[in-house]
Amino acid sequence: MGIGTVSRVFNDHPSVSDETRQRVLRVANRLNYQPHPYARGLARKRTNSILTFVPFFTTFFFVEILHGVQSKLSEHDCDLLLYGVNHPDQVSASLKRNAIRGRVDGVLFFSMKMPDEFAAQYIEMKTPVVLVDTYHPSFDSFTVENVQGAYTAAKHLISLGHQKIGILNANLESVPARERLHGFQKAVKEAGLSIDPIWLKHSASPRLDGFTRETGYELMKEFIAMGSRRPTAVFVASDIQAIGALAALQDANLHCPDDVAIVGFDDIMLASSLGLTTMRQPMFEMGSLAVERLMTRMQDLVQPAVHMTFTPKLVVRSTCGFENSPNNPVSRSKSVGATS
Amino acid sequence: MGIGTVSRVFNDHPSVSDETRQRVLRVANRLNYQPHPYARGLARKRTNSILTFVPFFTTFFFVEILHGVQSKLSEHDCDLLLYGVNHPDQVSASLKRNAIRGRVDGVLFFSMKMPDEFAAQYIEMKTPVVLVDTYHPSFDSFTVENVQGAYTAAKHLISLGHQKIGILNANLESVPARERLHGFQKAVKEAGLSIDPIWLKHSASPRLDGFTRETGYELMKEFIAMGSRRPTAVFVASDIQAIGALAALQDANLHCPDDVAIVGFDDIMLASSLGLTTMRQPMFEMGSLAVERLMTRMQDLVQPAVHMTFTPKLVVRSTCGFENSPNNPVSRSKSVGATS
DNA sequence: CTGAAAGCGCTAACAC
DNA sequence: GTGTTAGCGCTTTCAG
Repeated sequence: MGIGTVSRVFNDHPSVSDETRQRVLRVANRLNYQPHPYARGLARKRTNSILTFVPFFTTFFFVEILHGVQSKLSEHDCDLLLYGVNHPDQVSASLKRNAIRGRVDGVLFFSMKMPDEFAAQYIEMKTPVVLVDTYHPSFDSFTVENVQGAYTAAKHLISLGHQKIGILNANLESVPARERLHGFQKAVKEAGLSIDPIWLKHSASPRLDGFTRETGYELMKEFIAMGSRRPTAVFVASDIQAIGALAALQDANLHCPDDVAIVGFDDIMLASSLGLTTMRQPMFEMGSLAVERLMTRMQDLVQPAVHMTFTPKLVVRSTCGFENSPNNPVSRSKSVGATS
Repeated sequence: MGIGTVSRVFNDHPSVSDETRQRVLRVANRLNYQPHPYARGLARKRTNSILTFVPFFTTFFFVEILHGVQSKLSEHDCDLLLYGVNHPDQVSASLKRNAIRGRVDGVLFFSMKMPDEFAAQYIEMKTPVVLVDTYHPSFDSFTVENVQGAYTAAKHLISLGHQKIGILNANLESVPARERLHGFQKAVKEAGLSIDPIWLKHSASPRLDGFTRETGYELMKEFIAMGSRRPTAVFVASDIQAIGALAALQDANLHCPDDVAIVGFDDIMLASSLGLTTMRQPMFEMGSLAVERLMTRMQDLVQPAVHMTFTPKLVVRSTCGFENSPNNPVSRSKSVGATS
């Protein structure tokens, strides 16, 4: 029995007699044989694995995404090579180390700016790339409408009757932070509300671009210290910061919906536990969709890039006060999680 | 110039003249050449990558672990193949699909029971395996002393003067759940406290072995419904459940430290945000250590397996009441997180 | 120090 | 249907 035949069996090649096939399979099983993926990859120039670059500096975000990726990937026979980037600055270094020619059939790239240099390289290598939460003209991408989301969030606050509205933002170096600021300002302007400049707060922290509980806590303390000039509602640029903000309020003996209303952004898992009203980003779905897109992209690389945009959805819970009655956050959560 | 020489350059082989080396490097750079990992792997029978099996059904746990793994791994030139298992029952299936001969140099296996069948297979393939949060006599392992942890937690409650102490547990099918129950009972018994059987609550939910916010919420509601027979303190088997429990208390207009004291288990990130007193499991560290161990294990496979055990550490925050003053959870968190 | 050649384990094209 | 053979892109002897 030739090696070629064995190979055919393991590749479901039609021209193998049923008898031979069974025999091969039986022996293979007894010997615990499995084709060597590397040899296979070398020979057929396809590796059945994809590389995923995820930002390890956005804990909650990447968890959901990874979940989505993994979930969809398990439907295809494909392995996942994970590269966690700990800091935005490391992107290039990571890319350099991992943009490994021939190692993977495709790459998923999340939440970080894809340097042109590498974009060019991937194109040249003909490796399909799908972007999530970031944009590059050359590749398929799934992004979130930050401006629109922030606009909706602010609008919600306004519709509840708030007149003195602030924003608690992350570091303005970050693109999403800037976009969210714009959306916020647009809504406020449209409503004809005057806005005290001191209500525009953002973090200066370089750490995680300011998307941390700590910045939320500290900036909210600053709001609190304003006394009567304090806004009655604040749009917080991320849930994780909102959690910090909530803690600050509590420490100051202020009550959330009543003294200061809060709307967050992201809808991380805890948001529902805490009853946080927020803008939902479909992270799990984006991860899952990205995989799907990558798979089809692997079939044809020629079609022009398609860019898909998601609009965050307002999830009303109990941190915005006024006409909202407090909810049971636990039962609420059921309608939200798509990850289970 | 021969292909062999190029190879030598890329492998830092000493016997290449400096001049040739420079020339190769220069050209390689211009051509954007990188050795093909698969071809390389095939030739040298080493792949420079490890497989990680993580339970995707323990969100917070695996995040920390992955973080630790990734962090340590980046110090070594090694790629990470990730396999997320969505349910304990899938372990065998996953293993079958991914216990891929020759694909990886080692495997990290987390929080799930390693079936003997696969253990044998790995041993035969001489693939080093390191276990975390689970045990098998044949492999190195890092585990957590659940019994001791629960014991400490209960002891803490007792030391605060509580006499009526309950346990809010996960599904007893789960090993950690059972161990934590034992530790709890041991402490209570030692203290000579009588324990009303109705204070021993556990989830029957198969989902995530009952380690969910929902079970915490529901079971705490049952405690609350006990009226005067209600315990004054309860040990909750996991932080995620504790979060649900906290919500239940809040919904019932009960105050946490005062009406019911709570101590959790895990010390997930949010624990500090919520001021939850809990038992810290060094998840990040275990991930990191596991990688280190695997690396040395790859050097010599003959040494007998070493089993390392961690004792969870009590982290006192504000959910246990009595002599504890409320803390600022945010600033508190700084002393706890090891993940940044 | 460098080139040539064997082989890593498989796939695919080609004969039979 | 099945055996044979030429690579896949690299590492690693072995000569020189």
